[in-house]
Amino acid sequence: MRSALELFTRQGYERTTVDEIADAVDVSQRTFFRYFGNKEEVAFATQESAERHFFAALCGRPADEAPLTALRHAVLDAWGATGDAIEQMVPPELHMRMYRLIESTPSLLAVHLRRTAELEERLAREIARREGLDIDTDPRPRLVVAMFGGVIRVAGKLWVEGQDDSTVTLRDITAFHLDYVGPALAEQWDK
Amino acid sequence: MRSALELFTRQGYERTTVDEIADAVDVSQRTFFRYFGNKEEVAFATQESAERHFFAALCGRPADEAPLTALRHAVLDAWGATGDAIEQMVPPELHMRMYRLIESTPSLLAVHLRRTAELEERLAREIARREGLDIDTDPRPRLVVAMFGGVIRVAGKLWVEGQDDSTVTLRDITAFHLDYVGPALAEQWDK
DNA sequence: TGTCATTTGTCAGACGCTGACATTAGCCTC
DNA sequence: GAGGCTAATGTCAGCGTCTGACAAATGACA
Repeated sequence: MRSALELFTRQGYERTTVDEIADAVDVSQRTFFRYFGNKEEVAFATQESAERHFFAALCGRPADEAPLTALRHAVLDAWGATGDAIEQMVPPELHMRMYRLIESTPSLLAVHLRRTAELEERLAREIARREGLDIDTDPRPRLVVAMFGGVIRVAGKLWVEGQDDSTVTLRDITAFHLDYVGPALAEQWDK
Repeated sequence: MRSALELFTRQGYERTTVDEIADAVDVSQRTFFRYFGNKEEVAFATQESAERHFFAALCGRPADEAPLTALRHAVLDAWGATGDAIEQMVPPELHMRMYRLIESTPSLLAVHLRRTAELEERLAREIARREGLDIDTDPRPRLVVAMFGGVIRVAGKLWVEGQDDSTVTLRDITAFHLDYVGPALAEQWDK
């Protein structure tokens, strides 16, 4: 995994073949495909970890917190503590470089957005559970998550476009944008 | 294109090979790839048309309309008049079946979401232009579009999950969800 | 009719990915 | 330590997407 991410970030995703990755760690191509379902999967290994952290953080928030507040805390928590699970696999700086690469590689961006959509579905179900709502009849859980997700995406995109690639900056940009729309979203929730 | 969509909707996207599509219209596989950059492209030909319509509709809205109002009119307009450009290429019913297939095929969904993100970027720039804002310093154009896009996605998803596959139903679901969050979003805009 | 540009076909090959089968490695038991 | 079991790995063949290079065909026009 570390070898793959290093190759990806050094020479680009498309220009890195599975054979190269496999050769770098002296295994056959077939073995690579036994551990990763496809080439994309290895590219999202650290994202996967961060997302799990995010979801777990949401589930750990106190039950009396409003949905948006809980989401906000969870995402800032997950991105602040990027190190936790990821550091053991790859250097955090590699994780960040990979995030940039994902945002700037069309095929990876597509997969990233789909993964995000799946995560949002799980988030919406968790919000519904917290609030005791039926997700099939009440649109609010999905709506609040969808809009929240939109804000996160905008923040991430701005970060990628910018120069400063520290984790802290990403956190700050995210917090700023959430503050911007938070009140309106919270209001709409109570309607 | 029509042959491709018919094959896709009949036997699934993955289970349809490019050779099959090419054979169906008696051309070589190489010729197919000269007209479509890849297999996905042909699957999104009608979506492309609908999106262009949507964007054009937004550009045609009166300048004094609030951003969200303009977006709302544009999307309902584009989805109501699906026939316009599409009917000349494929039957509208095929377009709708294809939309369902996209939402339910992971690889296509991924591309769909990326295309949507690209469209949203253009929408945000148009909103910024209308309002005389600088998109690089004012986050509001991107935020309002991102949240608007989230609502559209939720509506589309619910439609796909449901049984009624008429265009009208999709329009109604979309309108309903927009009404739900519209006021709050409008309020946040003026803040 | 000959010339030229555009379109199409053919061929070979890279790359991602999979199934089938052989080989090896590690480990437990006797 | 020999035998045998299981899990991991390698090898091989093949499908499908996609690309570059070159040849053949097509059509328009002088």
